[in-house]
Amino acid sequence: MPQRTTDTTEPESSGPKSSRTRERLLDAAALVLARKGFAGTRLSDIAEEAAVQAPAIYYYYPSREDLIEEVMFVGAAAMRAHLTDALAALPANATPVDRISTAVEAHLRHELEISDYAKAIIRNGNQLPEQVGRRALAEIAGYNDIWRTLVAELESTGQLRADVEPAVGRMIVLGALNWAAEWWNPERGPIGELIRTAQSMVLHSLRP
Amino acid sequence: MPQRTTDTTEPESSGPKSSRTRERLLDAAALVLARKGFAGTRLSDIAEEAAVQAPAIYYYYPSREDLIEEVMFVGAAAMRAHLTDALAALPANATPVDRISTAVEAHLRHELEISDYAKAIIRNGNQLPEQVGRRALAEIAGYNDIWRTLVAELESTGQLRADVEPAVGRMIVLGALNWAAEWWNPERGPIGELIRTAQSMVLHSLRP
DNA sequence: GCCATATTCTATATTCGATTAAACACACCC
DNA sequence: GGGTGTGTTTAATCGAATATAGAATATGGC
Repeated sequence: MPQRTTDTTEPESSGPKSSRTRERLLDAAALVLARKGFAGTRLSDIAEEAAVQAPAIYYYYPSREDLIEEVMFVGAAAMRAHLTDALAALPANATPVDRISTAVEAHLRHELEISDYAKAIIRNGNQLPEQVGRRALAEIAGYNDIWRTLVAELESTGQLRADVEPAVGRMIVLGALNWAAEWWNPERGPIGELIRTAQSMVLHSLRP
Repeated sequence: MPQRTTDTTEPESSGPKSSRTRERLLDAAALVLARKGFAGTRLSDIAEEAAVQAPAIYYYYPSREDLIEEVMFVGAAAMRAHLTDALAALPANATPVDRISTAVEAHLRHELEISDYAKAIIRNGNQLPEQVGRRALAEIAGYNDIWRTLVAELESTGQLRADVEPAVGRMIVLGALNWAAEWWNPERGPIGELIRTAQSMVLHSLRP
């Protein structure tokens, strides 16, 4: 029987020596999900990617939906944690501009480095059956809250242009960043260049 | 037998009086495609949306994939045509800034007004079987070319900031606009406000 | 009102994919 | 060198979805 069914964000890699299969399956599911979308994700594809037979999946996850649900949740939680950590690492006197800049970098790095999970979330976030998306959407809402705060800080220090309604500005910025998962690939050049350009564009789009 | 199988962009509405069924099916397919994604699009859902039984679809389209392929192509072609028309309507002496501004409005309006087709394209563009996406992707490439030109015009008149690589800047802007399909809805306020904010942010993000 | 054609429906064949059942392998323990 | 538990496989089940066949119904011309 499965060792655990709905687990949290702990580092899956270091579990019981023998079976990192569970983690391989999760990664494989993220990959397939990113490529084919929720409805197009076949257990047989996941199994092939993870080098097992399809029914083996049921040893670790009670159903296809549970597996997908976990990919979405783990991916969203990791994204949120990554941003939280990046902001926490800033000195206490960092300016709102510094914080936004850091957030842009954190978002892009995470998105483009853990890109299967990020793509899975970005592509499927809004088109999942309620039950499958619930936990993930809650994480995403938390992620949005962080950004809401960042924009509010900018505004309260007079650094948000008057013609930018905070909620709209936030979504436009997040859209620009999310979409990078659709088009960016390493052959376009080092990620650092993209990050610098994005930071510059984001800040110029928001500041007076 | 079907009157036409793979048709072009002509106004479908004004064909033979009796059967606007073909167009209803196309619209229904766009709607379902936008909501559920390529793999999640069931003929039965399309049929229900168009108020026919599923097998009736085969009277108009030879297969599920042909129908979807046409939604994608028609949608992409319409988007491109809408942008082309909007730019052509500008006076000959319109500045590069005017032209970008117009393009932002055209993109958003089309996306949010004909939103089923646009959402279908935005959500499924990169995750279609090669054969299904081919014609649509060609249209989208053409669409991108227009934007490439717009950015180049901006650059050649010294209105593009030096730290913005044109290709990256273009994709970031398009991402911001595309993503609106995911979050914007009329209850957030009139579309005009969104457009003005987006125009302002886009131009500030690009100009010196 | 009647025919011919256009359109749509009611079955039905067939295929594909999730899930379950049951068997197999293999390690470790004694 | 048999027994137990953990992973994993192959074989069987079952429902859902595309597509086909052929019957049934509209519709327009006369």
